[in-house]
Amino acid sequence: MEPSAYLPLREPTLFILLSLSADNKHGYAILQDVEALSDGRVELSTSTLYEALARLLDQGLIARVEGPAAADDQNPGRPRKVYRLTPSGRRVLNAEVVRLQGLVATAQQRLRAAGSC
Amino acid sequence: MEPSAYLPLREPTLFILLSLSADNKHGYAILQDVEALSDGRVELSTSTLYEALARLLDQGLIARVEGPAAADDQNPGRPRKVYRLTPSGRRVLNAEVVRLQGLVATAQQRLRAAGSC
DNA sequence: CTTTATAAGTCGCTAACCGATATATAACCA
DNA sequence: TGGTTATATATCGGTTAGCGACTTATAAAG
Repeated sequence: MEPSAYLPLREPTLFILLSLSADNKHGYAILQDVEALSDGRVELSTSTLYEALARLLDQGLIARVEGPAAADDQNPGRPRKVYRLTPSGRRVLNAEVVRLQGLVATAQQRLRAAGSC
Repeated sequence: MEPSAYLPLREPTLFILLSLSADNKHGYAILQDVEALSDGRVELSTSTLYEALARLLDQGLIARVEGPAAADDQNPGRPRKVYRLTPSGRRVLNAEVVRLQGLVATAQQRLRAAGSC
């Protein structure tokens, strides 16, 4: 599995993986976490979210966590589906962060060069 | 003009603006510069390049530099079209780099949090 | 018993990218 | 002379990911 084949990630996808990197979550929780994580800047539409989850599952970057979400499944709404980041998913996420770091470094060099003459 | 309305930029678009931030260039020169700038990682297809240039022109983020490219227009190929970054384009580029910096910072925090427990 | 919050899913559209292909021009060289 | 290569711009068809709008389902609150 070559992480670079999955890059670059678009912003919503990056935030979804990043959200799952801390704890396993169900879709709606990801939605809220991403909004908080991005300081309110990124508000995923539910279509973006659920389509991305299906795609990431298909790619093996995330996986379903089976089982009836503890015993306390007395929450409103449809039954939750909990996801986790797979090792592949974590590698892709790390690779993307490394890519972004390089990008920022390159950009800053260029912008400095442009400003200094 | 609200720079954030143009964000996030996709990777090819970011590199095109970044390439023009240093010097004015024609399309083909951008193509080669982006490849060098990205250490060979990003090879724009000509369709991506010229469609992006048309779009960026339309958005006012770049502009044509008129005039027959100095007197020495004895280069092969069709006549060159030289572009420059507009002030708006530079603001958008700067905003994008700031966005990316924030993204990297957020991601590193999250990844540290995930690793430490 | 209607509204609100939670939760998942679907549809049609669009923007941006990409591979393939076309066209034009000058230089090189056999 | 005429074929190849490098330079240079342009267009077409297809794909992907995101997004707005909408739908369905469930429990609690009022």
